Amino acid sequence: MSSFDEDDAFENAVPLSAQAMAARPAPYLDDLNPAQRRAVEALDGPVLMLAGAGTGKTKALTTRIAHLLNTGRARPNEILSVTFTNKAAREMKERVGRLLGQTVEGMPWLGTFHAICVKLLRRHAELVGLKSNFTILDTDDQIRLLKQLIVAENIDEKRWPARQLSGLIDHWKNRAWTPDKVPASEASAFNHRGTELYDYYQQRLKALNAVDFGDLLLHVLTIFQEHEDVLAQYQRWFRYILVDEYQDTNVAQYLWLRLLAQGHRNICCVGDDDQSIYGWRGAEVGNILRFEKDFPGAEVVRLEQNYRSTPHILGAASGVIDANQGRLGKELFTDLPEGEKVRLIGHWDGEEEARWIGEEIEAMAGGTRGMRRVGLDEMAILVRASHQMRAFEDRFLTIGLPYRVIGGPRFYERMEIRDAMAYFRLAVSPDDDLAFERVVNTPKRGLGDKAQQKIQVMARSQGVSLADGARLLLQDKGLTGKGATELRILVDAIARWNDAVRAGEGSHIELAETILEESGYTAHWQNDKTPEAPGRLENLKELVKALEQFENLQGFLEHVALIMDRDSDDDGAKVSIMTLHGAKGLEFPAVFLPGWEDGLFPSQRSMDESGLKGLEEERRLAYVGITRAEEICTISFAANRRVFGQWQSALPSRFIDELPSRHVEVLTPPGLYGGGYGAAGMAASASPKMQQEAGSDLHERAASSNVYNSPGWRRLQARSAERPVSQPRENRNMVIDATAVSSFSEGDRVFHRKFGYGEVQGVEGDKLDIAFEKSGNKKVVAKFVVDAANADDVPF
DNA sequence: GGACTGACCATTTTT
DNA sequence: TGGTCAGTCC
Repeated sequence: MSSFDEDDAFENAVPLSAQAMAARPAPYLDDLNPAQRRAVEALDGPVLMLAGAGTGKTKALTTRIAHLLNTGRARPNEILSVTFTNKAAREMKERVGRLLGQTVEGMPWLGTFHAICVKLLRRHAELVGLKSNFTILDTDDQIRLLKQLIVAENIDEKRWPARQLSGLIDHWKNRAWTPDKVPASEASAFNHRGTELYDYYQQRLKALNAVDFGDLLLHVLTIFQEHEDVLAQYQRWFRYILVDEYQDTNVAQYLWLRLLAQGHRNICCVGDDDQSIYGWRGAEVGNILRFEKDFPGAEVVRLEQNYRSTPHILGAASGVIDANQGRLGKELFTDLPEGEKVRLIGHWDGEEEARWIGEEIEAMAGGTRGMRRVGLDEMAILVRASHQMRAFEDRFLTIGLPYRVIGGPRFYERMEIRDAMAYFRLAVSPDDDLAFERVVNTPKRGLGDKAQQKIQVMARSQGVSLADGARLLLQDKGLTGKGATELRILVDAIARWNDAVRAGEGSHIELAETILEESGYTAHWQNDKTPEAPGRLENLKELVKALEQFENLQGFLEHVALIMDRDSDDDGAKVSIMTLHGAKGLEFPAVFLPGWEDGLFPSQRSMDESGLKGLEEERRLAYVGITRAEEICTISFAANRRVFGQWQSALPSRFIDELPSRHVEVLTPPGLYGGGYGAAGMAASASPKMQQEAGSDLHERAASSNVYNSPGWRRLQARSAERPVSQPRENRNMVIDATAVSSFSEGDRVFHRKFGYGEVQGVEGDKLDIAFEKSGNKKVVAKFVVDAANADDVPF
């Protein structure tokens, strides 16, 4: 459920008048290279900006907006500019503002497809049988609803899970198929009941006055298609249209854009066909490939100068992407110094890979790798699938290497969870003003803006927290009536909870439940009759359950704060771990790309389900991965990996074959099998199944029975022969001096970078069993803890 | 209602 | 292997 402001979208009074703007100079243009400049100055008519990775796409796009405003071609509220994520929208707003040297108010139509559609749909909801205060269901709500439908229809929910139906409906909505437009070829979907259930589902949504994410677009599209007058109004209003990440648009979005652009054709689409990685959720690379046909006479501008990566990195990336068919074609170049070659290394198994990368990161962070020191937050590990993250987390936890997982669970971002957390925060620290602000009137306590302002004023004048300010305000009788009574109850409750926390008696789980009860928050959702309420309650239950793994509320809050605040998480530098998808649009000086094995990357499933198309998308993913790196890019693979508890062997990824050798340096894995690639070991462990699978596909690989005949393999061997020795990296001073290691014994108070303070419970060889104050009992290698008295000496 | 058990299954993810 | 889910038992 989200709320969007109705603002000055259609008002003419805007901060920048056309005349005033037209007179302004355009110093920002001098900042652009020739291609960027052309993309910015070609204001009228259709423009396709093909922007390779790291070529200053956002700069060109935002400068273009600034230029539109500056030349007086459009007012801020006449520019429609769409992005895919809120983050991108935020960034664009900021940058346009910076370019113009002022806050750009009134760019109401700069936002995500979804946010813009919400605005439009609220205006015209009645045209599709909704009321303008419709609620927006998230994926969870959607699945719950579908489940109800499936059960009501007496369908075996085991065989035909709601999740699958939800995926199917999303797929159809992405293609702009309303229930009546789903083609006959789809009739057999979901046990021949797919279309029927889709229809029921839409009826149900309408009855609930609700929409799902797909509907936002689809309803607006329907309105545009069926109400010419409405469409015409917007065609006139949006004088200029800009679209970011055009290669990610799906059919519905494409149709939507095409309708809006039909009149003036002032549409500028920015994208990179080589970075299209969302085909699996409906994106159509075809949209960008077809642009010139859709908009004849379109100007195509290629941004090819890369400002991010070294020539070796770019060369490696181009080598890979060259293998794809039907590209629009771009050749990236850079002025940057040559730098290091892309490094390639094979490992015995996944754990070894994680260990090596951990050491490498420590070496780079410690400046002992013979290159400049690289900060932890300048490094990232990009994986194909999130389950790969685990090996790294385990390893980094043990060695105390700070890391952050990006794009993790979204659970803690949910409104009800955040509300509940705010109550917990108040219980732990009543001075937490942000938490107080968040929940002071949730549930509704009759404390509106006025009352809250009074509290603020009181708190500020007395220099106390909001909770204390509220108490003073009540003492002064500065508030009366229902609000005062309610506020009294809240303030007293907070004090009581805080006492309970401080006394540390009783279970923190019970306390949490008490807090949710006494605050009226649980009741608030129990009384809520909207379709999402049951889900919210369930989430709250889950939240309480999550508390069990912690010893107290403080420990829990600390833990959640770490995973929640991606941005404000500045308590020191950390290595980022994320998926390749999640890394799109980001860049790091040093990037690790582990798990380059056939079957894992490219993913077997992609290839099975989507054939060559799937493989090409995987290849684009590889391209995206490599081009995230600015200076150092390290690709690795493991011969063996545990998959669902079973050991499996795999061959190096076919993408490795595609890396041009002149841009690659092969490192031999240190230790274990004494240089060389340990081919014998690899072959011995390769399961017959994997060998067959790996050899049987689209790719021209060597005969399946012989691992050594594959071109990639031969090349690897040749390469490692060229440069057989890895540099030994002894004595990495990242870790605490070895003399400290042996000195721990039972009862010692120690400190660990990740787990904090604790007491040694037992010693087994070099492993210590430690009871940590906040994280519970853990076994940790001795050299990663220090005596509590020396906690300041911990590295990083 | 909550604890336990066995079956099942297992990319990528934003809105 | 391990997380989720539904069914079962107290």
